[in-house]
Amino acid sequence: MRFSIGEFSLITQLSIKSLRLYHEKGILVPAYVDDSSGYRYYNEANCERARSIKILKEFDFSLSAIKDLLDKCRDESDMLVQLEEKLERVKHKIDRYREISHSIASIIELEKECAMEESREFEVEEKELETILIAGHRMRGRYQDVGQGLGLVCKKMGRHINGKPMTLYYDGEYKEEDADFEACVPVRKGKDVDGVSIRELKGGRCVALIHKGPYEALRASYKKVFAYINKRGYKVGTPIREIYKKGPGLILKGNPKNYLTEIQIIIER
Amino acid sequence: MRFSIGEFSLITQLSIKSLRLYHEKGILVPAYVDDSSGYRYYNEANCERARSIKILKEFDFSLSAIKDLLDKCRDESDMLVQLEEKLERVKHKIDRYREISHSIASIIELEKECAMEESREFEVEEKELETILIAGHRMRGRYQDVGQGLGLVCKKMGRHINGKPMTLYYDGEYKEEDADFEACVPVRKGKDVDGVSIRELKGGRCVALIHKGPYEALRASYKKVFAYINKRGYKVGTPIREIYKKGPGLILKGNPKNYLTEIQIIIER
DNA sequence: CATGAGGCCTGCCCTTGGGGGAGAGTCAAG
DNA sequence: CTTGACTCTCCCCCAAGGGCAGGCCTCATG
Repeated sequence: MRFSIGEFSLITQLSIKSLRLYHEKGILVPAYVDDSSGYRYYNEANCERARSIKILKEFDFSLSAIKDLLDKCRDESDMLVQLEEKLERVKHKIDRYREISHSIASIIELEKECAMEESREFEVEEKELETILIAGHRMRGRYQDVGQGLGLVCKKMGRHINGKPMTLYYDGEYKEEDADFEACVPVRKGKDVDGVSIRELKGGRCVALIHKGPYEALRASYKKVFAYINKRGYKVGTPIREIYKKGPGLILKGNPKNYLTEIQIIIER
Repeated sequence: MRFSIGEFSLITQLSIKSLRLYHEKGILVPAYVDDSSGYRYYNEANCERARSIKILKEFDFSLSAIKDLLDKCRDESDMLVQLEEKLERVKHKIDRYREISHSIASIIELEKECAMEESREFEVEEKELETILIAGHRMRGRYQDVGQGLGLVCKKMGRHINGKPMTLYYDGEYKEEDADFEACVPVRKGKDVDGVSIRELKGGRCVALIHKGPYEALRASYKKVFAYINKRGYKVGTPIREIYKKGPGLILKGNPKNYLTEIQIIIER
């Protein structure tokens, strides 16, 4: 009943390297070590301890924790406290990975949705918009600052977000400095928090055009939309909407040439 | 627009050590490095890359994977495949940790149940047993081999197990060599597999005694039970049951002095 | 302009849980 | 006795940095 390290490795399914490490750390000391050759020999009791170590390793305990447990506990009931702590930590890990999984999945979904529209060429179209619930942050200043507003709104709304971010422009004209606009996201539900108000955004018939490319080139698309509207004699309703179907990604900034922005102008009849 | 490493560390919430490491690995190369002093200076573009790195790190990507992704992807859509792979791996981790959590939780529960009974002193008692579904592996040979049988049955039944393991003794007498017994566990459901059969175990009135201590000392408890039965003139029904309420733990072998084994003998009226 | 404080540099060792290999010694069977 | 398979120790390596020592660098203040 004396096993060499190789045999013991086969029995316990622990690598020789590991066994030597466990010996060095005092976690699993061979029953007998030959003084002259240094050969390690293991016995029956070692097998049991090895089994315990394997199980604790599968439970994701560190080697030092395993040593502590095995040295101090005569019985499983002695480990109750540590097991409960471990259980807590494992649950935290599960929660963390679930969040990661959720985030990655939503990025993938977003990307796949966009991929289908990316290859299309876009024309001005008319369609019906439904009334939706939005969370908005009204701002005054320069258009470029809308990014911060969107960040704020998205952060506050977290999991309730229910669509692509958008901007509402309340001015009927282009203003460089003192524009009046609102950073919004559609939400499922939520309540007002500092700076962010929840309300319904009325739907209706609109003229829409998906703009492909950097935001700097939006003017050309606006021109098309207004040309269309004027030709038909429609009346422009405010606020004008810009929906960021695909903008700078959540991870990478991406290539502005692939940005997709939908301009929507409600028309009053 | 030039940040020293300290400032950049505050901006990006990455430690200086990490930043130097990322520089060394080519993951995040400062915009400008002073030749004579070796001082690193970061710019706006570095901030963006740092943000991407942070997010990917939160997604549990390794640094080399992050380097790969950032070097090869101009856009989130380029990362789709890798993101999907990552999602799979994260889900596997969740599954694994869920299994761990389940195992630990059941050990804790088991231990807590036993803890309440451990301090009691036990007397022979009479009670009603309900009919239960069991998975059993009939064996012939020495009683000590029951351990292997229990191992087999538990492994085959896995998650369906619904109670403490037990042995059924079909002999009316003590047999050293050629005993007829069955290793069993209660199960919720399941179907016959090689060597393991599922069936109902009939309940009824029984005489029971919880034995505390090593299995070698079981005889004393059997003596008590039979004394009780004979005194009242009951008739012993087979099979006799031994329920291992607390035996060698799942992790540690534990102290046999604390083992709890319930002897149950159905009495026929 | 000098000086001192604080920031930054490189380099080295440490962590966890081993893997890989070199070079030397050992064991057991033919 | 030899030979091939085992085993020993020692050293370097991985990820993703943390901590510290000793020495420069920068910048604001006197």
